[in-house]
Amino acid sequence: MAARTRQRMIEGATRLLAVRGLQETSFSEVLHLTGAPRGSIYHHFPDGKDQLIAEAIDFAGARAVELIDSKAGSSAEEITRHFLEMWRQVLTRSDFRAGCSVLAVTIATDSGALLDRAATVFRTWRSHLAESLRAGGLSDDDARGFAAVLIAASEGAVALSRAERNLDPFDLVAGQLRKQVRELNEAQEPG
Amino acid sequence: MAARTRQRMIEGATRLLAVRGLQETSFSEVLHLTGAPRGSIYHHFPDGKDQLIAEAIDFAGARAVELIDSKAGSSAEEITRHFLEMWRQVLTRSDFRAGCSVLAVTIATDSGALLDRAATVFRTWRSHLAESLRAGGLSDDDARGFAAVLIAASEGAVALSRAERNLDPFDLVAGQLRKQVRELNEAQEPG
DNA sequence: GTCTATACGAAGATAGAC
DNA sequence: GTCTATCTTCGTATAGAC
Repeated sequence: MAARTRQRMIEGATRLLAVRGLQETSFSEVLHLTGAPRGSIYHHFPDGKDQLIAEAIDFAGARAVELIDSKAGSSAEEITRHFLEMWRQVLTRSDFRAGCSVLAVTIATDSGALLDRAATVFRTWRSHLAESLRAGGLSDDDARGFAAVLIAASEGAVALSRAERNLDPFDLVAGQLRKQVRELNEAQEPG
Repeated sequence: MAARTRQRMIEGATRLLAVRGLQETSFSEVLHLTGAPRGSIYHHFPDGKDQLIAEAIDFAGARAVELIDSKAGSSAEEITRHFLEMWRQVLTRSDFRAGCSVLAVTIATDSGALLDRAATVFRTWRSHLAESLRAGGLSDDDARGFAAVLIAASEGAVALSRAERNLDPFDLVAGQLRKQVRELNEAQEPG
């Protein structure tokens, strides 16, 4: 079960990043969480921790892209609602312990390679979201701008709710964002 | 220079949190950055690292509150512009290496006490900002909602620009936020 | 592919001299 | 208030057997 162990370690690292941050995402914790054998570490990830983290970033990035793309073809309001619901579930399912794995790396790493990886993920989210929003009724500029605001504000709102350990800040921000996309859409297609 | 050493350590920890995250804000790094003597650690912070971090959170929180309050009496647009400029300077002055100290702790800690401390800071920012925005022309609801969006989106936008190591994401988000507060204000005081 | 054993450094923390 | 010395734990990483 070579490939399986490897993939389980990546998913475990992704989860640990979201909940405990970069430094606490140690090999020991990943092994403990996944039950993977200790000998697997440098067999599957010969470049060590940075390689595991890089793959965790890519995995988290790709998973979110799938969720974004799954709503391609819907209205801008529906795309926004769905994106926010994804983050809301990250909070509620973890009892406010989890956040964004990619953000966790961005804030705690010194490695330019990992920063580049994180930047690629964020840029991919922005472009996929913007394209869907455009197809969902927004102008090019509004779609590009609102995609960036939606991602930035979601990341921040998740962090605020993690700190407070309740949904108040997140729901307040989410409500504002949904109102905003509605207004952008109405401005675009009056009547 | 007792009090001075203590304060220098707190400010050094605040800076390290912003640049390198919670785990890399070690005593060794704080001493190296501030030149404080090793014997000062448990003299000034008998409860150890958590105490130093807690004071760093409070310090970062209070410093930002001062900046927010310094614009009390201005228009909502001006308050927004100023708040965003504060974060923009965090990025440019650090060559995209620094972010928000309070966010860094929120994402990486297991300690409920530190989370509470961070939550208090975020709530304080929200309430001061909301009050200023209300005085600056927004309705109660708009002020409360936009304050939350402004903080959440700023935190997220700073992180996006740290990852990309350029101002594009931050400036895109900032432009949207400034447009939004302008619209809220016009809706409030038509004509 | 997986195992044990181990090297090496750095972390937080404590004790006791000065 | 500050010093050195030290304890303990944990991190990443490597070597070599199975």
